[in-house]
Amino acid sequence: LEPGQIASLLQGKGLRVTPQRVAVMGVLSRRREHLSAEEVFEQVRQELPNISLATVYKALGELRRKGQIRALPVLGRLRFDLTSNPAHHHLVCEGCQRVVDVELGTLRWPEMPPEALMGFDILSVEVILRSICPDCREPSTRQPASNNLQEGAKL
Amino acid sequence: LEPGQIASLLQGKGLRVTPQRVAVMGVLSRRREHLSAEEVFEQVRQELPNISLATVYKALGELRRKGQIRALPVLGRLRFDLTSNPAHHHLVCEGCQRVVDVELGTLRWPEMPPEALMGFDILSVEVILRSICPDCREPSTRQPASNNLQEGAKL
DNA sequence: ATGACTGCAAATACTTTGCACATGT
DNA sequence: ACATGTGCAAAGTATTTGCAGTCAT
Repeated sequence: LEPGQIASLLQGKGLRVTPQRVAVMGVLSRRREHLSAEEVFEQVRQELPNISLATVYKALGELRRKGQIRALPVLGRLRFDLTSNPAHHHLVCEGCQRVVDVELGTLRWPEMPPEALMGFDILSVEVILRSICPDCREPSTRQPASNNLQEGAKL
Repeated sequence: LEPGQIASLLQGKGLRVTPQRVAVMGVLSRRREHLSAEEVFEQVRQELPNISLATVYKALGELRRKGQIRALPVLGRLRFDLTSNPAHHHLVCEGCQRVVDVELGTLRWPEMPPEALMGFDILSVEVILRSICPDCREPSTRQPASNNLQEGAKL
């Protein structure tokens, strides 16, 4: 997204166009994965060295409330992406908590009874496939995969 | 679940059968919704007044690692349920963060390419429908719904 | 001009950990 | 017996808040 487009989005939502917010949106639009607040902070910092983490949190919160971004809780922390980004889903291992992104193509709902949605407007569908990865399936054979959370693995 | 059944499950997983763990499993088996650690603690406390929150966390962690329960991050906190419970899904409002449980019937995937799953065994599918609820759709008209997180709504 | 926004630091919420003691097998 | 599990208190990590000063409109 271009700064200009971002500015329009912000104004359209009645938010002031500050360099901090433009930078946050910019970072999210350039990265395809969901970023944690800390990661957004690190990225934004490169263009705005003085920005504070609290400001990033405030910007993310404001943007989420206005429907521009989504907050997805993964592994005890929130990860963000643009509402407009192409959908992708998460395969998470209940054993080692490893998270893998998966493209499941266009998900269509076999039968999603509108009355069950209680008048909510669906913005996006996040699918979390809870699973056991090959490494964790055989506890005896289990090898410390490089990016696994080991033993003292967090809840 | 009966204490006896729980004991078998624990033993089958090589875990010691302690009153604390039995109680935690018992609580989860009696409640259909996902409970937060704090909620599990409050419940278990009624039978075991001396149990500590840390023990509940440890039990939940152990049980999750053994595949008996699932941990689902919702609104910045983990919520737990038995792996064996019937699936239900979450409709969450991105405006006020209200969460509503929805029964979408048996969800079938149009095409879930096995190769995309990288050898993971799927335990369950958690679907989060991100949406805007009727109350938040019209910001001007927005009324403080009883169980909404308002204004200073958490991220 | 003025209300919205930022940055800082301090506060809060949730979860994890270290360790001495207790308990299940 | 002895590894495992418990309870307590203390430490972490992630996120939020209060407030004085700053900036977008």
